[in-house]
Amino acid sequence: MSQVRTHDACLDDTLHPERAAAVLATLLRDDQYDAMADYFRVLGEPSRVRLLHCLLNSELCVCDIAALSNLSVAATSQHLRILRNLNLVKRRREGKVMWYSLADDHIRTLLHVTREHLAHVQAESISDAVPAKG
Amino acid sequence: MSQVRTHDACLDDTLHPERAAAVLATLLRDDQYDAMADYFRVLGEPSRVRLLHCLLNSELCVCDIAALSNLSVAATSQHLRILRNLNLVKRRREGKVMWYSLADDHIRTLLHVTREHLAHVQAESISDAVPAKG
DNA sequence: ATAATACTTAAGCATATATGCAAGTGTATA
DNA sequence: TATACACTTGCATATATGCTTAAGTATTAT
Repeated sequence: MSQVRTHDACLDDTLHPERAAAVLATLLRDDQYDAMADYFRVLGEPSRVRLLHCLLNSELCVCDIAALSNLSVAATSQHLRILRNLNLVKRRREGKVMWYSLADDHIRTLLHVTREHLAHVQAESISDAVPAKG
Repeated sequence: MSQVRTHDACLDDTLHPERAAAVLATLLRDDQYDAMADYFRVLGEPSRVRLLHCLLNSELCVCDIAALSNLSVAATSQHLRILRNLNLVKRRREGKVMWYSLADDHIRTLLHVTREHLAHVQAESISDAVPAKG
């Protein structure tokens, strides 16, 4: 019971308590938002998006992913570990080679929806819209 | 022509050049991966996910969003600016009050797909799976 | 005009994280 | 066993980012 939100102090600071109370009733637990954010944050890295995109239709080894992603093998391996930990990719060993592939279809959907959205809003304000990056 | 990838040097380092070449042909431009990552990175923050979730079915003012998100008004405003810059939320003024709402349905789909994925893979390794977070 | 309200922005600090390098692990080969 | 290969992990560092405080803007009320 880390969070019993039915009518808490947080409503005391609202301008429109009734509307806020209605929303409050629909909120999830903090740990659920954390989990969703973890998921998105892992995708919030150009290298990892590209890496996942490489795996959309092919099982690949670390060495090839690294080459296709313009990353060192070490960096690639670390990205893959992060993706594996979130169950986004899986791997199997074949001799000395590790073959990586997407764990399920959710990631495909996610990438698809995202591309749709971006195509929709066009480049517009994207380039200078974001906190920064490099 | 920052990136003409039809058959570049990157294939020289692959273990499986044919497979890698096939994947290479399907890749997007770097700026497209950057844009997708920008999008995900903005969602990769528990506060912002919660904030967006507040707006799923209601138009809300900054003050109410702040209260519902356990954030200061200043912090909330900064998050909203970031979301606005990516066209995820929009706002309208009504006297002194700014009413915020979701800009379109993509974000609903995204949150939905994400919750489905998380429900699917359960908590399992989520908790200790991620780079860390506070 | 002055003050109050609702929000926005700027600067600064503390934390988080991506990458390179170097060392380590597991598997196959000589 | 010794060596090579494919990959993984630990560490250091530079960069990025969320939050706080304080100052600034827009709108309404007095």
